[in-house]
Amino acid sequence: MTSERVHDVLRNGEPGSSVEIRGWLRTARHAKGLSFLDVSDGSCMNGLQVVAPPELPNFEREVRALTTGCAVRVGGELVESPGKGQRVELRAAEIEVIGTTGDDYPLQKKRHSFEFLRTIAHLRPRTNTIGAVWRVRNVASRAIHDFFQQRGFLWLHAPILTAADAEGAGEMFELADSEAFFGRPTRLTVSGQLEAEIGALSHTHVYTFGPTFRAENSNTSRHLSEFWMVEPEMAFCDLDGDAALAEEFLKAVIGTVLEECADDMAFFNERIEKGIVETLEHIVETPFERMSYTEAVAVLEQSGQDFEYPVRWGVDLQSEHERYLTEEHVKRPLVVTDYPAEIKAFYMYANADDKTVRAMDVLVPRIGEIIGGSQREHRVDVLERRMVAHGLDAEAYWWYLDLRRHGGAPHAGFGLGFERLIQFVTGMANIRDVIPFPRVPGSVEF
RNA sequence: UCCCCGAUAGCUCAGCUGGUAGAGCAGUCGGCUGUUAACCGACUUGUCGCAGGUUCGAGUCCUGCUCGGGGAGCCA
Repeated sequence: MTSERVHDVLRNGEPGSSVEIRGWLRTARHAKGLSFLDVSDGSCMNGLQVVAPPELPNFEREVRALTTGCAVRVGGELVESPGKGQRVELRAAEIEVIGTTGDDYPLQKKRHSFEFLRTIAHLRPRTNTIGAVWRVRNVASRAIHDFFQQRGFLWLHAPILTAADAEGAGEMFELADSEAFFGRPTRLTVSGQLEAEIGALSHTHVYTFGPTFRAENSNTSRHLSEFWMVEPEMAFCDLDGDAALAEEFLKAVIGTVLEECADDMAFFNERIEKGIVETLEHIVETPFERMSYTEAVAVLEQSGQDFEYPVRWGVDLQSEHERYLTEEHVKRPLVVTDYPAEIKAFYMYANADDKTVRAMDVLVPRIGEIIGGSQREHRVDVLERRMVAHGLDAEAYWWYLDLRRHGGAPHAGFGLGFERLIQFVTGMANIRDVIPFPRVPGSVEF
């Protein structure tokens, strides 16, 4: 008999059939002549209830000693459950104790603080919440690949080691002794965008999906030193096409998670963020709002709100401004476009007004900026001027300029912080709890 | 990096205007033929984050440090 997964048994298991499962105990409830074991194998939110009768040869010696966290193999007959809370349960004919726990097993049945769970990151995926986060991450990852693959985008594996200097995207981690090895200073990538542009100008539609790194000393609930980024890049595309893709993309991924992770999402809806499912359904159904930066500033100036940082044309929008716009003003995701050139990166396409660039930020309630993108500057002369204005060494970007000299074409793309998306979808408050092994300043234990 | 808050049992926390440490859960033992964060009884558990200071006396007040959290900046 081969073991089945709890998820399949709970959903498709026929009463009367023989079943064997392996997993870990969420709880063990022992009565005099009967033990109830809640066995979970990570395949779904719920565990399978195992009923252990006293006839088991190891009932007194081993089964009654089982506690939360033990690993077991259970074989027996699946029966309709007379108790409430589950359709079927497994009446054990055989229980093998595969792994016991010390009496210092830190996970208890009651809820733990997420701060504590971070100190036991090797055990926290066995909890309801973190277990559900991992499954949502998995489904969202697949939904992202599906979305792009179905549209003919090529998955481009951008390098992690790069000689490129910071593109205004924050501090970079530099490799020790890299100069001796590579002949020049080498760092961990902050973005695969420049490489994605290369891909777009040969394969038309590409995307990256991989880890990126920031050495910035950021200590917030929305920043990680290592995080996963999704960066589509499209040739023959302008900012409008870019914004349209971003909207379609977010709706597709969120829709897939709602559909395929219904149990997990119900848990988040009940325990983590009340109303999150309704909010997400609303987002999938309604068009995103669009607004230029200039319009956004006007809205903020006329809002009558008492902002900590005053708004005027030319300054970057602060968190409080972004949140007002998306949470109070339009009450749904908002795409802000055409920012002042001075506050945006050198590679963004300059508008005819000579003041703004074709940049966009997608703002969502509670998180703020979840996507940042732009149409790229493909005119060599304009790009060179912008690089000089940003104090960049054009020599170091020779290939980036060369790309435009040979078959250059308008192109656009965006970057999505994958963990921010997971945060948004699950309602989890801290980004450190939506990545399996968070790296933040001062912390790389696991 | 800046501002604010916090650190007491394995976990979640209480501990008043300074007077010598407590609850629930977990764990161990016992009880209970159907439990659902099971329930009932008993037992065990502490350098009160670290280092100084004030005081007859500090978990409590003060200073510094460490770690954690919230917010800000930077950004995704």
